Amino acid sequence: MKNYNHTTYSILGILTTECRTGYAIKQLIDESLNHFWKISYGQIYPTLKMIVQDGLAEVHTSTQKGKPDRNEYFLTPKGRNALKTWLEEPVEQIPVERNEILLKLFFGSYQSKESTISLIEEYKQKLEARYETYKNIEHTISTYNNDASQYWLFTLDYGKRITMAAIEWCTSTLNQISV
Amino acid sequence: MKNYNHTTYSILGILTTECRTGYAIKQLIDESLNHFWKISYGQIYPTLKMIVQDGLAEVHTSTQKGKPDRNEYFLTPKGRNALKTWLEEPVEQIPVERNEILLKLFFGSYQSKESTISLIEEYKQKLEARYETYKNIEHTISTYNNDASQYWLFTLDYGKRITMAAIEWCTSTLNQISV
DNA sequence: TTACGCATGTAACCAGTTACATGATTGA
DNA sequence: TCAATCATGTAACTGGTTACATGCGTAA
Repeated sequence: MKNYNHTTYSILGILTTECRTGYAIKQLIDESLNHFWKISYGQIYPTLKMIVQDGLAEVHTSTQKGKPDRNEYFLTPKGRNALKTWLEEPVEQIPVERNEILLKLFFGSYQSKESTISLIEEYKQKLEARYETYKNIEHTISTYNNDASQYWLFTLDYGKRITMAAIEWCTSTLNQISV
Repeated sequence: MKNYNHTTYSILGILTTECRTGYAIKQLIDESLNHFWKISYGQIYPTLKMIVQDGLAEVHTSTQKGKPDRNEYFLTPKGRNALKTWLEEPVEQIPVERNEILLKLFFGSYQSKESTISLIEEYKQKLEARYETYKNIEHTISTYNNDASQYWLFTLDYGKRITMAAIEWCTSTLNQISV
């Protein structure tokens, strides 16, 4: 079976939900996956086209008065199969996430202590804001209680834990530098 | 002043050390920054060319018998300045790191419990291996004790904390799923 | 009347990877 | 003799972003 990229699988996955149009896919990602996944229309529409060409989904186009054509996509058995196969494959390797603050810190001996400190402090503030956002989303999701919500909460828990660890690193590093 | 991308600044930063050739830059990154940064020759050589064109560095070429020309790069005051300015700028926004395992987990209700569990278990093993690697590198660096080594240890500490948080998330999630 | 939501799509661009080509020296 | 190290570089490709174009309905 052909291999697709993660973007394609993310779209296949979303097509198992009620989101059927390119527009709705974008919305779902921005609302519910945005802490670990994002995507632009520039990827969505060409990918949907390819998905249909490869027989992973079918389009049903409905013309609406005053609005552009609405293309609704439905997974075919082949599409479901491709998704399932990918879901069960182990994650290849953990990617190296490029981290701008670590890059700057790596060259820390080339700049003043003060600017290093304010760099980390600003970063910490951003992390704290992010943590609050996660808590809010978590709260919203926990009121849903459908089949999928448990898994959504797992992904949020991941985000919270990682963010908290980063915040703690900021605190610890600031202490060590100030001394 | 012109803005460059992070790849360019990483090279400018490395040129403050004794690494002066494209080859040596690649080596330093692979050895010391690889847990949060990586780069390929396909980026390095064209970027070095551009850096010289923009007057951020100068090349000194030495011909060696039997080996290809060795191009050594030296930062100009303009280059040092560009680096310093960037170092002191706050980090814009924390990027969304795409996370394959969270993507798969998000569609967890579409697959069997067993395959979700083995997915997380395999991921956890990879994280544990990574943690060990970090500990080893940390041990090596702490024997150096030069000006920069303190900052290198900070970046490693970050890697360790984040990895540990992810491992704990695996454990917690596995417990919740198995119930 | 202005902006937002619905809805589709493309072209140009930027970033990054992979594979390839070259070739002498040195140590196992 | 085989692999690794030093050393440079390019071309094709994949992935992703941004900016643009279109246009009606509706609510403020």
